[in-house]
Amino acid sequence: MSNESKSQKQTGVRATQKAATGQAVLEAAREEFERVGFEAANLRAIAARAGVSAGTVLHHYGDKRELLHAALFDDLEETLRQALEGLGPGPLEKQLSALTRTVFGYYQRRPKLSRTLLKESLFADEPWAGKFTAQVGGVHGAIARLAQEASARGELRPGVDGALFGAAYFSFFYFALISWVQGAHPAPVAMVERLIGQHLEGLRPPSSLSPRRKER
Amino acid sequence: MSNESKSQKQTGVRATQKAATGQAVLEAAREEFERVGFEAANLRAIAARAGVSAGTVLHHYGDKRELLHAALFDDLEETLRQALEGLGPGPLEKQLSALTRTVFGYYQRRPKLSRTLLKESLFADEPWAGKFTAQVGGVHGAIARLAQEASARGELRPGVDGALFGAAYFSFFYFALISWVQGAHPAPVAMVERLIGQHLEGLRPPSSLSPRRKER
DNA sequence: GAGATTCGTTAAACATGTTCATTGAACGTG
DNA sequence: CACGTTCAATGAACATGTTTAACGAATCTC
Repeated sequence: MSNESKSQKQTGVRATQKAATGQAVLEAAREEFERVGFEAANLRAIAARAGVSAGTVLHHYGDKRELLHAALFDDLEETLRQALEGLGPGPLEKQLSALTRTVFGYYQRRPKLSRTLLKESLFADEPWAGKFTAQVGGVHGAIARLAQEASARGELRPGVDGALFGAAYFSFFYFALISWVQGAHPAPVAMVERLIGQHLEGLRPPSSLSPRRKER
Repeated sequence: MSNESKSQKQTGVRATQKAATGQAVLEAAREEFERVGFEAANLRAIAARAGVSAGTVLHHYGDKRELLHAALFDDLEETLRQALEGLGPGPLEKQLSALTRTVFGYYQRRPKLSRTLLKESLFADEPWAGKFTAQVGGVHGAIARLAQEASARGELRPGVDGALFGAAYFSFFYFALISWVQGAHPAPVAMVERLIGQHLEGLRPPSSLSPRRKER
């Protein structure tokens, strides 16, 4: 029983072939999905394009949705990595606008797919739900850090709750993105910017009787 | 051609029967959906429960998703109507908490269905997308009005952008709801409350150099 | 190296959402 | 009332996602 532990590189002919077909299927799926959209894409057509049978596709990826995630998860991961990397110093609102624009671009670049992509990301099953949550968590942490730094710079008040602010950012981002893919709003980036602006500004009256630090 | 205009009540035997069948299907669908969930529900089983053939179900409701919407849209509408009705005067945050709790209850009452229900509402096709948007629009207007009133009472600063605040509320609400149905957060109502709190409070430093009325 | 075993692949079977031609009763018309 | 028309309802056919038994080549064991 010379068991190799999970996700370890294999060297045999069989393993190599398997990896190759897996990649071929993935590529065929990505092309087909982006060409005709998720629902219209046909597993037998994807299989044919990859030169395998339909059964093989599902042997590698348990079902159609998993195939979608497998085909496009890495691209989003890479997009996020780049977005976080190239943030620069700038004021907080500029940093967030850049982030919003970059991630929005990921969806905009796949018009036939953006709706389903967002839908199936937000409502994924395990194990993709966990991966997606981890992705979001990474960005969430980064935003919390940005907020802390902005606080240190004096852009935000001291003692800001970075995590809560991160949650607010995601709320705005996804709300705008959903509105956009549903055709209800044409300019998601601008919408996120306006919402963030109001969030940073606050709405309580300047001369409120209640002191700044009000908690129930 | 004695054409009756759309959605006018019909009196003939045929029309009556059709309406009865439609209702029977709707009831069977609602029961079956809430019992086993959307994806696991089977059109032929629903049809059998309603005492008709599978074809008849789709003759009345174009496809499975439309059947879901037809079966549950009215309940949400009614829930929203009641929620808006029983708001009372109270401070803005209390009003919004009550609203959040009521609408959340609608989903909580259908544990097998809440995830799909939210998913298919947010990403519905026409004509349900339009109906859902109209529903949301109604609540949006109501919230904007609440914000104006709060502003008039001195709870919020004068000249508050009620519509933008409404968008922020929906952002928070749906973010928390999605987190909840995905199992990522156990207490959506509390989360919305905290986000609203931060939104109302704002995050800019009290002694900011930039004046209150700052636009890009 | 020969036999046993594993496992990637396949094709056929299956489940289920959807389409469609057919039917017969309700309906309108004279 | 007799006729043609409409249309709700049907069930079979279809499309497609998914399951499964079987095959055969790679791998393992001795």
